[in-house]
Amino acid sequence: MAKATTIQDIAKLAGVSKSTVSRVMNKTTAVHPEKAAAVIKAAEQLGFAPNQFARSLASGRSMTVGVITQNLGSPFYDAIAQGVIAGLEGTGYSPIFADGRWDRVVEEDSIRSLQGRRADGILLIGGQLRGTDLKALCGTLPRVTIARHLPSVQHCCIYVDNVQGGFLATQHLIRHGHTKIAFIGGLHHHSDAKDRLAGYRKALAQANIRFTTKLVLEGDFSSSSGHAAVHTLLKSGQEFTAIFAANDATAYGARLALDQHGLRVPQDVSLVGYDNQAESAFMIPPLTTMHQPAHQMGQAAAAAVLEKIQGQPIKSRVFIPELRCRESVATRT
Amino acid sequence: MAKATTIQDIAKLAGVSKSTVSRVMNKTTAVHPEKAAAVIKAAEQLGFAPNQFARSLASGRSMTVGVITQNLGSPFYDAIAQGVIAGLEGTGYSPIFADGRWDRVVEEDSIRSLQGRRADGILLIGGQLRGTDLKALCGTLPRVTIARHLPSVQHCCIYVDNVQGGFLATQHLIRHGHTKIAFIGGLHHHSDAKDRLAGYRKALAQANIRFTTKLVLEGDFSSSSGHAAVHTLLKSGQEFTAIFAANDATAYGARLALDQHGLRVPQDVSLVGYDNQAESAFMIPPLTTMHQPAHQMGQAAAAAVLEKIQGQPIKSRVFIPELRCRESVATRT
DNA sequence: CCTTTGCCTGAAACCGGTTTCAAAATATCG
DNA sequence: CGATATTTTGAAACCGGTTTCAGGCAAAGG
Repeated sequence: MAKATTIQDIAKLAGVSKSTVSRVMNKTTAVHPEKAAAVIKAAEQLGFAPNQFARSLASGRSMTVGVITQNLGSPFYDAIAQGVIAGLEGTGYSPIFADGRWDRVVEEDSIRSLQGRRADGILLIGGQLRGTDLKALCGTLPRVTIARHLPSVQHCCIYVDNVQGGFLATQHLIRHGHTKIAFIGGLHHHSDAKDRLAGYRKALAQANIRFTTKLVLEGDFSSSSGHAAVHTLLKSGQEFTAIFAANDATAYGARLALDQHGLRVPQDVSLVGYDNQAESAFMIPPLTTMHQPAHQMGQAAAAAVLEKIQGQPIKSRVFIPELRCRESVATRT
Repeated sequence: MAKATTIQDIAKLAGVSKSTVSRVMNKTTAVHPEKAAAVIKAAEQLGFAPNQFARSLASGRSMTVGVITQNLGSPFYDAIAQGVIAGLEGTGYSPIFADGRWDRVVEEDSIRSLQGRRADGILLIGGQLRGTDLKALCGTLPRVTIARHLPSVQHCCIYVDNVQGGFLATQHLIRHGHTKIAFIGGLHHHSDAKDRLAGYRKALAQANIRFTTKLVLEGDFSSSSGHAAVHTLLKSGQEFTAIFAANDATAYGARLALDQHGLRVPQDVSLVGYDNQAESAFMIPPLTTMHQPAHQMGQAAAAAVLEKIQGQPIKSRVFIPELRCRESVATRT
């Protein structure tokens, strides 16, 4: 940076004080039109771009919102992040990202760093910290959590009902005549995975199908874990006619393993995923899956945090996932 | 913001002046170990997070690097962005993102906004602006371009050799006995797509295979364009035994269309993609594709811009994509 | 023992804006 | 027309750090 023009330079050129220049720039107080015009002309002439740091330091507002992401790279979370970016566009606020890596310590550091940058609000996409930790860490800083449900009061959460999602997916299979439905879950400490499993059990119970842990496999949301789970399942000799995978990536892995064992989808085994990631519509066969409005959620969260920054009270919001029927489910005859 | 703890609070608690606190935090001058310890203890006790704005205003450095992304949501560019984040981690610099949306005007606005935030350097992931435009816009601001090759001197570019990538992919098919190889490209004004096509032609020429435009289909890097391209190709009656798709998403669409027409991969048609996105290893059959070290490139770019910020001269760097052989290519007998 | 050198340290200026405050200029009113 | 109310305006304080500068103090040198 050579020598940026400052408010002082403009003041001198326009023959007014810097207070007046500031007032013209921010329209905070009326100034004599003639002087205002002179200021504006001077500003243009000098190509003035206000120093955001000085401005933020003085005003206390940074015009940024901190976004804590976890493992970017998963389609669901990526779509949320994009929604956030879209939701902030044109509002004057810029997002500033920090990664939490699903690690409590890293997450705490990231939040601190965001506070150092004096973010006006914080958006947490997923995360590990408990509601109380967050409250201690952020104090009154406006914050909203996405894709996670924290019971803590006056904390806004934008999330999807994973129990309902698991329920709908399983119900869909049951309605197609399946009763021996395997579930390939996610990390067992991950609440999304637990909720989807709960939904699965709920659907089973409602249809009077006995639940057995032998049909529940542990995964980690990766394709290879889905692949391995199907191997395990087949080796166990447990009968099944359908699989509900906790996410699409897992379903891809499962699909490949089935193929390698000579099992056809959907003729021999029906398959349902979760996430509706872009590739799913082009799998062979196109994968039936639960759609989550991730982009929408990101936008809603951005809007919510902005409202909260402006002092308006906001409420949590829950989205319901929708079934996208494609060709990986067949009726059991 | 209630009342963040400042350097002054620490000074008072530790019984020193704020200058000393600043010196301890930045290690700019030796301080009596005893006092330093007191400062550090006080800082921890109060949960001190230095105000980046004040710091930047005073020092002139913002400790941020601006990252201009284009369409986030494509796996290649996402991986680059992640690499950038990873590369910046622990350096004290934070990334601040702005979207250019592959639009020259938006991109220019984004760069300006980043300048207002006094980014110390700029990272451009893809983009539309010409080298001269950039120079005019950024002046001496350190900048490096990723995934794009600009001839402009003293501008650093981190990119992959798409011509070579297209060549290797096509050569792989030729070596398996294919001579009628279709190419499904990307947007024709997109240099990556053009380069891959050039590589395809180069491989054909080297093997003395006549090039025909009838085997070149236009796509837009989306799965549905791959799907449509195969329909078009089949309807045209043009014979072919292999397809090289300009990216994996396109290959997925092509694969589905082939399946819908009763053509088997790889027995009837061999298929090669480009990107090696995570899902490709789990396609049916697992997709042979060109791997691009996107994450590495992001990290390299982050390191490069940091070096440039520190005044060190840096050079452009070109990566060579690697073939990942899987099961979507069969030998033509 | 007194001076010189070098290491620490606090006071104060500074970065570039915003905002408070009171004075100055103008308008309103009896 | 003088007095009071209202609008403009500049000076100065402030935001929270960094950095310069000069003084204090202890160790080293003569």
